[in-house]
Amino acid sequence: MIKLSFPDNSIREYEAGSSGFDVALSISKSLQKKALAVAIDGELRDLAEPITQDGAIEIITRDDPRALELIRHDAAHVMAEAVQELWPGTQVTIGPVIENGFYYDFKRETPFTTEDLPVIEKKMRQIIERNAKFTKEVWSREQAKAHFAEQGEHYKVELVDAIPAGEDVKIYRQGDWLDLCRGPHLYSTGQIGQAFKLMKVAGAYWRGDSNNEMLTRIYGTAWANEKDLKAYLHMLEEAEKRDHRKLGREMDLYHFQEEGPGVVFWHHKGWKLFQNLTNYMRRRLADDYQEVNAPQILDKALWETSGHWEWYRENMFSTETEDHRVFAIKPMNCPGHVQIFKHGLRSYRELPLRMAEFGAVSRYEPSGALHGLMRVRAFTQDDAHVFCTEEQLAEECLKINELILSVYKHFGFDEVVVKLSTRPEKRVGSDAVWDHAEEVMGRVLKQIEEQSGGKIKTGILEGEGAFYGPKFEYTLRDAIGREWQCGTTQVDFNLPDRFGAFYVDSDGEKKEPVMVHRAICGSLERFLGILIESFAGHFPLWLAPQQYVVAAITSEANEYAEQVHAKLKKAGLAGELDLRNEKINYKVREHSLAKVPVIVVVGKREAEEQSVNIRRLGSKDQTPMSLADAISSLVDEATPPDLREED
RNA sequence: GCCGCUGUAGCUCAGAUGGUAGAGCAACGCAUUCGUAAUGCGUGGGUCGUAGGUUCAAGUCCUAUCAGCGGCACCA
Repeated sequence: MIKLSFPDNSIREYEAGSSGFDVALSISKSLQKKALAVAIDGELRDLAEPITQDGAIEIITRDDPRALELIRHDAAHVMAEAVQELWPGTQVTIGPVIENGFYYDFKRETPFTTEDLPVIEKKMRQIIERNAKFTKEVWSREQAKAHFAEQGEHYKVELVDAIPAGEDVKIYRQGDWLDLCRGPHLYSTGQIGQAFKLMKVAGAYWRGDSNNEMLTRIYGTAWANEKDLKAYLHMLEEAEKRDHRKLGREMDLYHFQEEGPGVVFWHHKGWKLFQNLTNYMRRRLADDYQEVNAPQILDKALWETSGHWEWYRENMFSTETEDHRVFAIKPMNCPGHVQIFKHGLRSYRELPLRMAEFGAVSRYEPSGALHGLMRVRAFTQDDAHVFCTEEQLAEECLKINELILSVYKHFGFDEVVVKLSTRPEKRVGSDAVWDHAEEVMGRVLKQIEEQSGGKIKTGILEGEGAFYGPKFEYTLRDAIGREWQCGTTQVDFNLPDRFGAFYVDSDGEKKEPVMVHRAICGSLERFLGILIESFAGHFPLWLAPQQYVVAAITSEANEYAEQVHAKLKKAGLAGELDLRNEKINYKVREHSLAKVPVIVVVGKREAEEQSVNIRRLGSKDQTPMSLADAISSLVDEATPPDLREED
């Protein structure tokens, strides 16, 4: 007999080898019907699997969040069966669960197109209706390999080989179809339900390696019920509406064109937004940093010294002049900053020396990587390099962290992920130096997590560090749930040495400084893209490129509208005057669509009373107030967060 | 870079089976002075991404190329 404890803390005895199915039935017939799987000591298992030991058991039903994983996983299996039923000879590879759904990678001569999706979906619904049971078998490696080889499933053979020794080779059957799978699964295909949808087709490399063959991937989404599916699809639609590429056009912020793939034409309003951001950042740097500006184009020789010509060349734009000198357009600011550091003798008294630049860098990114403002070929980094001693390193990292989090907070980002990337295979510097650097960074990471009181999630990316040192990566989430790396702190024991940078220490000896590369927004272009999506274009007043429009109702109010506009401008607000011969309805509609935060409506009445009528973006309310009150409240609201007194 | 899809007026999109382009909005003109999401009438605007090719004839078919979109890989 075995003892199983239940979530309500009751303990029951069962015969050893009873299945989750039996246990569910022992409680009630209805529970057995609803049961999808069990969790033993928190680990999901098949309902049919014999339970041989004491443990804590939970019966997993549809409402359990963990059920989703099973539903999605099984939907992937059913999709694979459907595809093989429709197109025999298609090889199946892997089909994992991902956020919001699942995918399966296939090898097929002619890749799938979106027109295939409804066909596959229909077949999937048939398979689900057959309601075949999932049954597990354990095969020998030889048996599995022979079977898949005979079926022409060469990728599956490779997958069998990849299973670590000592682990069972598990096969799951559903009706006549079977797949190599770790499990667990639902009880039968019918339990998947019908709340799923195939979303898109895509190419994907076998095992995620671009040297390998390209497979064809089908993405799907699956949910516990129809309502959740609808909510998800609706969320996607909403996300699409706030896509920064769409809003950028609608709000007349910037554009791209064919001659300049990946390079931004900032329009007046977009540039104003850009400046609002850089002005803010400049204020945040004023106390601790010195701002510099290093050249855009430098001789190849300098990039050879820095190591970029060797490590980064395929990403660099370069040009040869008439007299055969090769110059490269800077992809990073660090070599330039080291030149400034090196110019003249540096004393230990100057350290830590924090050198900042809003550096425009150019990188030849792969064409397929370009994505609106998020991924471009020329962008501006809010970059800085801290030259310091090793003893100062930890404190500098913490100071940077504090600044980064404080900046993010001002933009409304409270949930930040910080990851430490450790030494990569290809690297410079001794292991002892890496040990030390990683030890320092690891300690800092812990402090970051503790200081945040759990708000900041941390993690480690093994082997993802830069070739010159470990780094922290700060990640934000965009409106569609995609994660974007913004800030970064990178420790560098390499570049000062390559350039022979040193300072004179208190004992009169030359010493090499440690260099910390850091960016807060990362790419200002990307950061603005994230802001556009995060605010859905409804910028807070202090950031908004256009803060107000004064709209006159009739030409009789034009003169007063001009006065109001002049006063608002004088108070430091940015806005426009709309005296066009149009109805107020038309003006309100147009300015609302353009996402102007404040519409100041003035007519005859307002002119007589020296008042205004304010309509805010996103609201239908009309708020009449005196002109003086309007100005003072708008000026107050337009004060950037770093200049507010309560901070 | 790789796989798939797309590319027609400033924007959104129509244009079976090849017969030399159309709508709505926007723009411009005229009228309208109208109190919070589209006033009416009129006018102009496109070498159909680019370059070749097939054809009596190509936006429509073929080839190449560029750009964009969705992924993969890469990455701030």
